[in-house]
Amino acid sequence: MRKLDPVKHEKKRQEILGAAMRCFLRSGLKGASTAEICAEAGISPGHLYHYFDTRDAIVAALIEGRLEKVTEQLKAGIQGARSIVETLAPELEGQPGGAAAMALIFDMMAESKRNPEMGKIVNSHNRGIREILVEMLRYGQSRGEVEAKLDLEVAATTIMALMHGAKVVAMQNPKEAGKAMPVLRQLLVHLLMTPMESAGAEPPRAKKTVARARS
Amino acid sequence: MRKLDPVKHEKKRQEILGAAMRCFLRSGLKGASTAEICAEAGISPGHLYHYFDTRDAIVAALIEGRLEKVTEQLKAGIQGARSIVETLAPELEGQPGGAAAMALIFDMMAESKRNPEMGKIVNSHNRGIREILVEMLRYGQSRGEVEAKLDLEVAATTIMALMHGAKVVAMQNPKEAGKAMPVLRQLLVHLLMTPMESAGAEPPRAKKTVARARS
DNA sequence: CAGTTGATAGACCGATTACTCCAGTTTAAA
DNA sequence: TTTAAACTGGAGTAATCGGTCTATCAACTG
Repeated sequence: MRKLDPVKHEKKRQEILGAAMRCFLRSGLKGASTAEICAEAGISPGHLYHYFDTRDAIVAALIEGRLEKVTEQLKAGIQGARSIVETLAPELEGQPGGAAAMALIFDMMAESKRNPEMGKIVNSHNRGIREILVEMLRYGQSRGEVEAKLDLEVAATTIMALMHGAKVVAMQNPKEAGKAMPVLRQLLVHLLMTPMESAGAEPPRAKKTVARARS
Repeated sequence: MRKLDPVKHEKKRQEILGAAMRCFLRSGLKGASTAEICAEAGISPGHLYHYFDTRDAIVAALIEGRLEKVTEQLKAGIQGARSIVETLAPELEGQPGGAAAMALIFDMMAESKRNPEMGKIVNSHNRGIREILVEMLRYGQSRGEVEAKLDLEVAATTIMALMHGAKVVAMQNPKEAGKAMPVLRQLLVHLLMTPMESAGAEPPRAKKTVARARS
């Protein structure tokens, strides 16, 4: 008999995934066809299905891989000796891959809302990232870098919002976004160091509170 | 001879656009086929092309319409007597249409990076929205609601980042996002009322300014 | 070497794609 | 009423889609 080499198999798999990523970056998550992927990978159409059951399986593997990468980067950041702000600041800036990479991320997010299978993957990793952020914040509290009374869960969600928002403007208008980055960073600092009441403290739903800070 | 009725024609056009929007919400910007749109609109496939040259023309018209709507809403907000924070707060919350509407927005943003034609449309309207924000901020300065030294262009970009970020988390995790909303709102207040030097001036890197208002 | 099995290619499939063509109907000006 | 343009429906287009099938090749085992 003959035994298959799982290492080689996995290597080829990753090779195809790399080609697929290039195609998705170029043509979008729905725009890249299996034919395009095969051409980029230099394999025949039939051969593709020796490594992936369906086209969706490729997409799923790719999303999973990308999110794992982000998770690892954050984890590496938390272990480094840098402050939280320093760790998160790069995330506030543009994606390394540029606009195409961000466009692909938006494709993924949109897709995760329509394809339940990928929704599960994305949600799971989102939870993972938030947990890492919470851990990071907790560590920050122990160092006095983060306000002790801060609701870490809510803060983590807010930080994710800041990161995503930064990505959007970085994609749409890199020039202006560059200037806005330091401001976002200051907002992050403010968030970490200010005792905020996340909920409950807005019963004064005054409709007439128009003129506020007229000091 | 006979002349065509431009009013009736336009009405039917809008009708088809409405059907197309429902399809795009359901199946995504690339996922909805012309056949699906025709079925939803109750017309024959051939008939569709009496009103639109190509499928992309439908998408373009739809993007344009949606962005115009957002622009109008913001403009309406600025003319109302409410404060800036009150005007922008709804934008920080979820989209009325829910997750599907947000997913579609992400589709549009991603598409605008790949299709230059739509990139032009989206960029143009983004500029418009930022101008409205700047105008709003300037008015806020005249009322003392906004710090006088604030760089309005940069602030507007930052606000757009906050709004987009809020949309993302609202889509991915509506529950947590609801709790994070008041925090984002506080960040917005902080942004408007704090004299921020967008660049260069961040040497007061006070690391020990943790305890502030403990009242 | 023989035999088995993974690796690979490419023809091929029905379904679907955006889109076209044309014939029939309606409409209103001439 | 005549007539021609506008409206409408739906069959039909070539191309492409994701995916299957089979045949050949290559490599390892006995």
